[in-house]
Amino acid sequence: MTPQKTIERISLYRRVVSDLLAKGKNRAYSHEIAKLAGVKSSQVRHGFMFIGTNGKANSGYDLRELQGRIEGFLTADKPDSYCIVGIGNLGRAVLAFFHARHKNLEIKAAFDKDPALKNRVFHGCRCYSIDDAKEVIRKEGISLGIIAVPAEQAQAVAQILIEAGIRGIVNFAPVPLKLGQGIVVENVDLAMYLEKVAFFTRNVS
Amino acid sequence: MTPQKTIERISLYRRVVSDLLAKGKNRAYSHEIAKLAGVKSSQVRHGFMFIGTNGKANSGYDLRELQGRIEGFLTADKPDSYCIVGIGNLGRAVLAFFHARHKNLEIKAAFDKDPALKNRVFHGCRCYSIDDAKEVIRKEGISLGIIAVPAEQAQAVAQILIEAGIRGIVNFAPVPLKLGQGIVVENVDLAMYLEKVAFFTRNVS
DNA sequence: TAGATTGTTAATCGATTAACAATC
DNA sequence: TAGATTGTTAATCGATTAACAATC
Repeated sequence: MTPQKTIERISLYRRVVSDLLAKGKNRAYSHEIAKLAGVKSSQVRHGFMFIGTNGKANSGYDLRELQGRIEGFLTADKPDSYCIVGIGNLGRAVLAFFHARHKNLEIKAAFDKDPALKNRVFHGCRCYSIDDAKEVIRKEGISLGIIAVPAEQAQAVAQILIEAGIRGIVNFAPVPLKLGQGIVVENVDLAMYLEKVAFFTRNVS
Repeated sequence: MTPQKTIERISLYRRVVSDLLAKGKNRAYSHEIAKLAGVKSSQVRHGFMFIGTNGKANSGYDLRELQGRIEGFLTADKPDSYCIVGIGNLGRAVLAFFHARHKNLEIKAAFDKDPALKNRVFHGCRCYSIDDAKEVIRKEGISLGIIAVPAEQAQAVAQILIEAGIRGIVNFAPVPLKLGQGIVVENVDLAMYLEKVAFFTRNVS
């Protein structure tokens, strides 16, 4: 299986590569990319090897080819679609963050249990009742979900999404979800990150 | 140095432990806690060993003692203070998320370059001009910062914070920051998480 | 005592870094 | 050619898991 870290880095290299292209560069050495991405150059070379790009000794990597390979590796033929559950502050922030920014990733539907939000549009994304999740998810061809509800409701919401056919979840609620095999989950616990930085700032010279 | 992962887990155990206490339990086995935290029981025992808690063979861990140890380990004597730069959607979401929720962590000041936001209060947190950062940070005794500005501005903002005395940064902008030694940084790249889940959902059986 | 769980050490696993011959 | 960078292998490092004697 593909190592998690590799994907994270390749996502990073994508940005670095398109920044360099935007600056009019056509080629770059692994150590240049490494510097911009904040990793070691051996990491970069490993990563590029992993996705099957070849550089040339002493003249580096063709950035345009690199970009193509990274896209091909990271993204599907047709854009992946997310839905999001919970249109509180966090949900809206995520929507705002993504709105019209990512070609290959789309948030196609929002769900909330508050009836007042039904049919309202947030950052280009329509809000539906959570009761209609199954229908909307099927109709829109959505395969991925974002959970942005309070901790107590997260597990139940995950269950609803999975029953509706969702196979991958980004969970912003600060609880570890217990899900069956074959479901991909990424837990993003904002409070934990702040705690962690506080801890290391105190405890590291 | 303390392993990063250990801190993440201990932060998780804290929640599990207080959930169990809330349910009226006084003791728990490592495997019970492991199940709730979604890890192996050997991980839990390692973690508890690490923070110096002792259980009793065959009767598990005293939850109240555990809670005390975890707090003592994770939190400082006086609450750590954060400031946040960028009061757009993301910044507001973070503020809303934290407002009045975390005893030992406080967001004491917000900064933005938009003069219209000056002196407005968001979720209990006053917004200042970024030009006053140095003064406010010193006066409020803030040692940590959250960056929630667009990618292009993140590096410059980080520099300002560090000059003002900040020693730890949680960076939500999708760029790796280049900072001097001794500064703690945690990069939280929301777009990357969504990409990662999309990738693994496609590529894992 | 018998059975189960703890504390801790050893074994495994994976990821990072170093090294270097091949290549430009 | 000489010097630098690549692709790839080997060495290192750290984190996870397994194992088991000691303990309750």
